[in-house]
Amino acid sequence: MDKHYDPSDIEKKWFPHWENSGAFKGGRRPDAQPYCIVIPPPNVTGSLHVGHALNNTLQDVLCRFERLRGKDVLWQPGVDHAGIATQMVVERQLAAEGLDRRDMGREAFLERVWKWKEESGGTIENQLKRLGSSADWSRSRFTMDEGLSKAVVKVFVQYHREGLIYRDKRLVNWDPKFRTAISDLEVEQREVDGNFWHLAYPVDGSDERIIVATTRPETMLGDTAVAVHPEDDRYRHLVGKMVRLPLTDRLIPIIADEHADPEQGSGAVKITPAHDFNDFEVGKRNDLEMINIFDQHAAINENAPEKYRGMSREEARKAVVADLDALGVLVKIEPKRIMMPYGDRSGVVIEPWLTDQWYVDAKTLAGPAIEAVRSGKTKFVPGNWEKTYYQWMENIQPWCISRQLWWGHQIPAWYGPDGTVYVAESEEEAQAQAGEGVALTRDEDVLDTWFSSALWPFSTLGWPEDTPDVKRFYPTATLVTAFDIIFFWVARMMMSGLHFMNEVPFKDVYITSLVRDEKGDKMSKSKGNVIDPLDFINKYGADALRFTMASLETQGRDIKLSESRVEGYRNFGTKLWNAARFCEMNGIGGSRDLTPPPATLSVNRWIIGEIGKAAELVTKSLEAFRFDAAANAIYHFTWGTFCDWYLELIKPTLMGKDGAEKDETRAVAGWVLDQILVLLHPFMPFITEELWHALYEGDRDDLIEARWPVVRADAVDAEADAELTWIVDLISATRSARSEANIPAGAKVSVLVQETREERLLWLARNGDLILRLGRLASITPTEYLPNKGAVQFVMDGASFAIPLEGVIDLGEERARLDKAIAKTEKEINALSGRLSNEKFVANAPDEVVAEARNRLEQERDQLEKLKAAKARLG
RNA sequence: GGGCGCGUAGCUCAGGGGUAGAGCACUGUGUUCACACCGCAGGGGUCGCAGGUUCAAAUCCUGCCGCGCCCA
Repeated sequence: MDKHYDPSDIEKKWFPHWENSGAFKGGRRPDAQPYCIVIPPPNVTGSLHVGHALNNTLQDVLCRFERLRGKDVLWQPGVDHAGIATQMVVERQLAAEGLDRRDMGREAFLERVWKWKEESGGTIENQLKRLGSSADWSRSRFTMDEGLSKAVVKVFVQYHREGLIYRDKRLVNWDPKFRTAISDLEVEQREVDGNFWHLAYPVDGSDERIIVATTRPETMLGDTAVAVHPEDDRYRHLVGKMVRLPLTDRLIPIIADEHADPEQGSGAVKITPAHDFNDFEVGKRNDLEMINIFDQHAAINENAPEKYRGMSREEARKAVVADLDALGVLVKIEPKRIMMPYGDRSGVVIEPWLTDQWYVDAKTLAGPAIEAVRSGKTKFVPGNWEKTYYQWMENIQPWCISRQLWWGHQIPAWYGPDGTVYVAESEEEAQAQAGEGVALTRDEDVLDTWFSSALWPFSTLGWPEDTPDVKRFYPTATLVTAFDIIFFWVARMMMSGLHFMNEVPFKDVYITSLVRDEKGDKMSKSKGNVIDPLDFINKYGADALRFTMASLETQGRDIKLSESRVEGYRNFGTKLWNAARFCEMNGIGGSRDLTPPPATLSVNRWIIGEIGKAAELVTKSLEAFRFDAAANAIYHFTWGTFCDWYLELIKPTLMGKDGAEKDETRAVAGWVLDQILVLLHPFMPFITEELWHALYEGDRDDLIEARWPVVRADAVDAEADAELTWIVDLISATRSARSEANIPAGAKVSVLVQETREERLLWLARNGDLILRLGRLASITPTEYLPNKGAVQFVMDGASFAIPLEGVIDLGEERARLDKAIAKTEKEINALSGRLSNEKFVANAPDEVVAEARNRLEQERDQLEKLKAAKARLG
């Protein structure tokens, strides 16, 4: 083995090896229990960010864990076609060449997009591979694949047949930049500085004016009513009268509608049904005219007075406000923080716009999806996300699925000359429906990308074909995703999965934390605090990044990622590397057995129990999605137990003469190291695979396909455990005493111990060499009487110890040291005896708690006595 | 306004009725041969505040204060 641990060499070596060996392939263990995770498909335009790194680390940990446990694991990868984002990218490229998609035509444009996809679409997959993701890359799917497209068409047609997809004219969120409708979820509400413009509209045939306040004065050109609250006495006499709408020649009615809030502004409100969601409802209730004053660019159209036509929203606002002011209609401008809708991709203000679009009847589909979570068929982890899910599902709105784009699944609907719509899986079928000779035109629009993503857990497995994979891997086991797409994606997969497969798409939904920067700020390009996970991989290795992600992943708290953590876990890799190198130098190699080798030495029996405890902790933690606890358990065992104690404890044996004890120790050490490698493999796959082979003589199967440890906490040998605990405590106490007494590290000192208990004396005799070595001692000798002065003294486990250092020690310091220990012990005694003298405690507390307290009190009293005696000896 | 969550060591966070923990940082020290990306030893906390339940509260309950997120 190399003296230095270099992650990059190892990573380059093992990933292709695994991939070529077929280790990632699903379906290779036909007799085993299937375990399937579908990847949350990243955008084809995407590149790896820390959210992906976290999410995919966790998925890979689970997949590798279950693979090691013998399951037939399929991690299904792929990417989605990201309709708007991709079209943007390609249009930008075209613009740089002076081209416009509308000039080149749909077909040529789509060719261009596919070409872009072939060249640049693989970026994110390659980055996920750098992370070590053990997905079955040979099956990677794309939402625009032929098969997945077929699934989309089938779903659309069937939903339509069942009345769950319909075409409707209503207000949509219109993105004037991309000139497409978007769904509610793609709209961000942002609070911005705005105004309330107070306008005094003249009441027709009267001198009265009625004041309305609006945040969007330009929309007054489309007003078709003024509403007041039916109970509002101030306006009761005006209801039914008409207002002469300034700047236009129109007369609009004053109506009574509960939408008008008497507390808000003047209590009267202008109604623009074609440009506001609330007003739209008012308009429907009151049968108002709907005047659309904007075109698809959100510029004023021909329904407004000629003067304003062609103006943008912003220009129109200025002109309208100026004109109203000139007319004396504008009575007040009141600055106000207001909520404005923005497109999440375009960043422009969204316009509520009246158009024909396709909708999914989400309300109907939500019923079974809610029930599936209520009944526990699908569980959210952590469970509190279920509330979020219910809340949204119970208030779900129709889902607008049509987009005025070219890149995506074109809607399988054809229109006859009279506007009749024919929905069918192919043009031939549509023609058959329409009858021969009827000229058909296909709907130009495409579907929301999420419409195809909603089918991901079964479309990627081959549906609508009746494939063996669908049978075997659906429903999938676990979905790992972030909370921000519970609505976008999880809910919609639940709906379509239940509808088409009659079964939930996944049993557990693990909601990951959100990764923030080390100050706790959300990462964003504009803030410039984005951490590129590839930088960390390059600097510290993928294993270190993965381990960091896992160990920071706690349930219900955001992750603050800092470089020092990644560095620390790289150091952990180095530590393991060096420990393995030490093993190699001492003839310790990989084991051929799953079960522990026979062990007679206490230290070996002890470490077998310790790894058993660690294995149980890691296993249970992973089963409960406690990634932090699992990572910490293996970290602590490896560093704190195996390296710090076990390897030190076996050094004398390894350095000693050959024989049965040495053979046994080598076998146990090799076996334990193997267990570490397996337990750590899900978190640090590269270094563990490297060491797995480096330590083994001859060829062995890859670690990725090894078996998860079978030892558990019941491997603990109580006697060995007691003995080693004693040894460890004794060495620690010795080190403390000499450090506190400033005994130079290089000085070998002698220790006297006042000990009569047979078992301890036996332990001492048996482990003397170890204790001398690790405590830097010249000797340790049982004695009846401890020296009267000039010794550093300590008490441990009911025995008194002394390090005679005549003339060297500082008596004052030594007394202070013992006083400190005495004070600490007395404090314990007070607390314990206080509790035990409380009758209610003795009566009510569980027996073992009381017994424990009594036991401890006795020990503390014994300790106190010995400490006092030690102090007395100092004189 | 509705919902969710978080305040524990300097920092980042576990724990979740019965002895307050980890990593990093910090202080001291460095002994022979795995490792200074290291070893050994050590300091550091009225567990946000106030009530309540209990023999016992950091932990459960209520209220308050502070911070964050989601939805309207």
